[in-house]
Amino acid sequence: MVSKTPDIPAEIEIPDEISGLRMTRQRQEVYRTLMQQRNHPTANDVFMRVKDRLPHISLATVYNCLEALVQHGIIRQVNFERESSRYCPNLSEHGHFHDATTGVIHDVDFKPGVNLADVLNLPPGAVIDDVEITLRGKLASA
Amino acid sequence: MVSKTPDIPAEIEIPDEISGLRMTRQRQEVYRTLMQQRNHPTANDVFMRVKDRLPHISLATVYNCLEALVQHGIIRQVNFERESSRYCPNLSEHGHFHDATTGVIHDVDFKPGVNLADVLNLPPGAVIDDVEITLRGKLASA
DNA sequence: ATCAATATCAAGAACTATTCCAATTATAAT
DNA sequence: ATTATAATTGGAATAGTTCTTGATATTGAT
Repeated sequence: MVSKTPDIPAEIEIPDEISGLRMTRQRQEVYRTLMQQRNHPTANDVFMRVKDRLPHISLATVYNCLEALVQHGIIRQVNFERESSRYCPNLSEHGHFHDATTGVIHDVDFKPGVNLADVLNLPPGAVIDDVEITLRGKLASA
Repeated sequence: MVSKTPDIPAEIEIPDEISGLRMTRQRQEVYRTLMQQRNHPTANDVFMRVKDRLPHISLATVYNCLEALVQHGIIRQVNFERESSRYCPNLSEHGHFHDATTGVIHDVDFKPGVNLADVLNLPPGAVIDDVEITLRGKLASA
């Protein structure tokens, strides 16, 4: 069985379990939202969207679900300055470009074969577990 | 005149004005603290340190001073995840390496001649105003 | 030097994003 | 079916930061 709710058409099929995390109805819907609306929503954005399908869900549950998904490496949490955290299902190592004029956040991939140590003077012996690259700027409309 | 308080020995001399910002006594002490203790303190860290010299200063004023200094490009505000903001007087374009074991934050400089566009697939027409690079990991004690 | 205009400071209240808590409900294991 | 475990809920609590207001200091013009 893939979905527990065949009555509601599920545009994206989500299995009962992902990397050891039980996919409850709430987690499914949170995850589905992220997969469908890939514009880096905040927890509150997700909350409002998920309510269409689960009117009784609470914001605390959305936070719980997002945390569980992040913890299990299913989604990523992205922070800009001290703004609300945003969430994205793009698991590939990537950075973010924040367009100051539109507010839109674009995923930015690394060029193939790039090594951080080639670019940065890392402290000797540094073992990098996680990289976070955020760019802020404008998109020349030319 | 460089300092208004010759009675208090000032290890670091701070001018009356920096890039158009009037350097009041409070701003001087906040700035001096950052120059002396370069371990990326939080607003509260700065508050506690500055109190030695200005016992009547308030946390709100420290926030105001930090904001004014950031706004005028005299110091930088650095954010890790959703933790308290940290502040540093290192104005050169640099990233941060967060040592997970000690909690120490190291400045990380770019290797000379590195261009972001060589490393990242930027959206076409992107003009970058600000870059933020945060690394998390461990320092191999070898 | 005096005065008005402006900027800064202080203290606490207010705000926002997030987390915690206790009670309920759902799921899984026996 | 019963019990144990985990998830959900709603509201209260928290932390960091910002806002507000009145007081204080500084500047520039006279």
